[in-house]
Amino acid sequence: MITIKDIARAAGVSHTTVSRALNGNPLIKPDTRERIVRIAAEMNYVPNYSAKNLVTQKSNTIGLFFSSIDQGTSSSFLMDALKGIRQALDESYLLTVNGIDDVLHLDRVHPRRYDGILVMSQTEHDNAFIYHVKASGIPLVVLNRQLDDPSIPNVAADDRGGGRAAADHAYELGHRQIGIIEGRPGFKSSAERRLGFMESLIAHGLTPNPAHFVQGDYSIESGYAAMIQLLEAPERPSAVFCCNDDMAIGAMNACFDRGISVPEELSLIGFDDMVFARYANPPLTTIRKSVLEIGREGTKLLLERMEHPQLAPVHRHLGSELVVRRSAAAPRQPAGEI
Amino acid sequence: MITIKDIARAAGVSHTTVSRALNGNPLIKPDTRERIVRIAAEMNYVPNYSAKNLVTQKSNTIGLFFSSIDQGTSSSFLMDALKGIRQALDESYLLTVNGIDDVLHLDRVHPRRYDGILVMSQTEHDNAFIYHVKASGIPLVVLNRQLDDPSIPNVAADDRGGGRAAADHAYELGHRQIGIIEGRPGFKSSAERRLGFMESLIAHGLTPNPAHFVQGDYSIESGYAAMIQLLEAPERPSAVFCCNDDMAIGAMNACFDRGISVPEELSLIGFDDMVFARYANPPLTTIRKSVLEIGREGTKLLLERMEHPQLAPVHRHLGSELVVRRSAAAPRQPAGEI
DNA sequence: CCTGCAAATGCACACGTGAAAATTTTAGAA
DNA sequence: TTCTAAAATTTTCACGTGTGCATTTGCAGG
Repeated sequence: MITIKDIARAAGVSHTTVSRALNGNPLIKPDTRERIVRIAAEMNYVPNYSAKNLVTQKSNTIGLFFSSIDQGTSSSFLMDALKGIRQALDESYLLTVNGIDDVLHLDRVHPRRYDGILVMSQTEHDNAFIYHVKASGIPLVVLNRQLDDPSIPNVAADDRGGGRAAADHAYELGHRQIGIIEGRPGFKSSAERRLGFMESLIAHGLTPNPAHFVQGDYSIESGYAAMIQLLEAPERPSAVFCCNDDMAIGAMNACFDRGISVPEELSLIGFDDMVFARYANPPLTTIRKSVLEIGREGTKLLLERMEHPQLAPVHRHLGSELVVRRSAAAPRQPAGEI
Repeated sequence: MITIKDIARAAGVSHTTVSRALNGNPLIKPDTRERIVRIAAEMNYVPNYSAKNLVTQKSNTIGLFFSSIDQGTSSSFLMDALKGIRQALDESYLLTVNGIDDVLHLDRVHPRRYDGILVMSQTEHDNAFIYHVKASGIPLVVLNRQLDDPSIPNVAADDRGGGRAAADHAYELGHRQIGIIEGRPGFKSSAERRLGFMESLIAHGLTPNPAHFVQGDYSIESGYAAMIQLLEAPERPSAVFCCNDDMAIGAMNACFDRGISVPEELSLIGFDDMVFARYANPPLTTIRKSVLEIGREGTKLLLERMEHPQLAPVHRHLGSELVVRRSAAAPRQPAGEI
C-alpha cells in the first residue's frame, strides 16, 4: 500500500510536505503542491483512513438510527430517509444504518466511532438512546418526531397540522361522523396526528365519539382489524382518518371484504403519501409529508453543528399538505344544516 | 478519554498486558485478566477503533451497495435486504449503505475502508464496480443477481424458475394467450424471468406472440403504460405475467381504468411477493423470492470468506415459489382441447 | 542453592498521519 | 556583502493499539 512516505521519497520532500500539500495547507508553494498531487495521483495513493482518523480524532462516519428496522418502520420511509440524507451528505462520509432496538451495547455508540448521529425517531422509547448520544457529546439531530426538549436539534413534519388538515377535509366534504384509526401507541407521530384530528373536530363543534377512536399499530394488518371494529360500531362513521397509509390500505381491504364501497359508502384518508397511495384502488387521499426533505434538511443541520458545535439547537417543522385523490368524497346524505 | 495506558497505570501492569487481557490472549494469568477487565469496566474504557483499525489493518466495516438507491430499487427490497443482513451480522460491525451510482470516486472503495462488501446487484452495469472490488482484493459477495463468472461468490433467487412457474401457472389455469411485461432492460433478473417465461411457453407448445412482449422498467408507472399497450394489442392476452409486483400494481390500475375486471377478464401474475401484494385488490398472485433470506445467507457467506479468503467461491440459488392469490383465474372460455 | 524450563509480563517498535518545533532557504534592506 | 525577517520545508514527536522478542517470575528437580 502506498503511504505519504512513499510519495515523499518519490518527490524528494518530507512526508509532512506531502501531507500539507494533499490537505490544501497554504504553507506549501503552489508548484511544489502541484507536483506532489500529480505524483500521488500517479501512484494511486489512497489515504489510510484509520491513521487519519486516529490523529484527527474523527471517524468520517455518520450513524443513522431508526427506532427499529424490523417493526413499525415502513420500507418507503426508510428509503426516502436514505435518499434525502445522501443528497446532503458528501461521499467521503460513511453512512451506517442501524435499528436502535438492535443496539445492545450502548457504549459502542461513542464519539470516536461517530462524528455525528441522525435519529429517525418514531417513539419516545428512543429517548434513552437520544440522551445517551447527547451525553456522550456526539453531535446529534433528531428527525421525524417532534421533541419537547429544546436543547436537542430537531426536524420533523407538522404531524398535528396534518391530522387537522385530514379532519378538516372530511368535514368540508360534509362528513359529521368521522372516525380515526390511530398509530402505534407510544409513537409521538401517532399522538400528534390524533391531537390535530381532535382539534379539528372540536373547532367544528363536533363531539368526538369514543367508539370512533380505534387503536392500530401502523401495520397494514392492524388497519384491517381496526376497520372491521369501526364497521361494527353502533353508529358507523362515514369517514375514517387512518394515521398512516399502510393502515389505510388495510382498512380499504376490510371495506372491500365487507362489501362496503370506498368512497361511496365510506371515505378514507391516509397519512404519508407513500408511493403506493396513488395506485390504491381507489387512489388514496392522504397527507403528504416529505421524509426525503426531512432527511435532507436534518443532515444539513447536523453537518452545520458538527462544524460549529456552539450553534444554538434549532427546531424545524416542515409543513404537511393534503393530497386529494379519490378515496374520500361527500357522504351519500350530506349532514348539511339539518 | 481513557486508554489502555491509563488502565495499565491503574492496574500496575504494562499496557501490553492490558491489551492482551482485554483481547482474550491466553498468555495472561486468569486472575490478572480478571482484575484488568474489572478495572477497565470501572473506568468505562472504550477502545479507540481508529487506533485498533490502524494496527490490525481492519476497518470493522461492511459495505452494502445497491445498484441505485434512487431508481429501480423498490423500498421493500432495500428493507428486507437490510433486515436479513443484520440478522447475520454481529453488532460490532458497522454496516454502511450506498448506491453504486453515487460512487464517484472508485478509489474510495478500498480494502482499508471495507473489510467486506455486499453488492445487491440488479444490473450488469454493476459489473465495473464489482470487478473493481474484486481487483482491489476486498472480500465480496454479489447478491440477488445471478452471475456468470464463477470466480465471484453469488447468492440469488432462481429468477428463471420463477418466470417458468408463473407461466406454468397461467397455462394450467387454461390460458393460451399469455403476455409479459418485462422489467428494466439490462437487469439480469428481467432477462432471466423472461427466459423462464419463454421456456414454459415453448414447453407447452405455445408460439410466443411478439405483440405480447412489452417492455417495462420495474416502476409502477411503466407497468401501467405497458398494460395499456397490451390491452390495445390486436389479440389481447388473457393473462399477463408482470416481472415484478410494482408493475403488476400499475397494470392492475390500467385494467381498472379501462373497465377490465381482474381476474374475470384478465389474469395478472406478479413477481417478488412484496408486502403490498396481498393487499392489492384483488390480492396478487405472485412469485415469492425472499430477499431477506438472500441477504442473510449472503452475509454468512461473506463472513466466512473474510475469515478464510482461500475458500472456493460458491454460487447459491435460493428457490422461488408460486403464491396463489386471486388476481389470476381460469379464463372465461377455457382454451381446452378444441 | 542452583539449574532449567515454562509461564507471565514488559519493552520497543510499527502503523500513517498531522502539529509543533526546528531548520533551511529566500528575499529584502542596510 | 551581511544581516534580518519571512517563507518554505524538514525534523521530531505523539496519537492508541497490537505483536515479536526479551525479560522476569515462579516452580520443580537435583
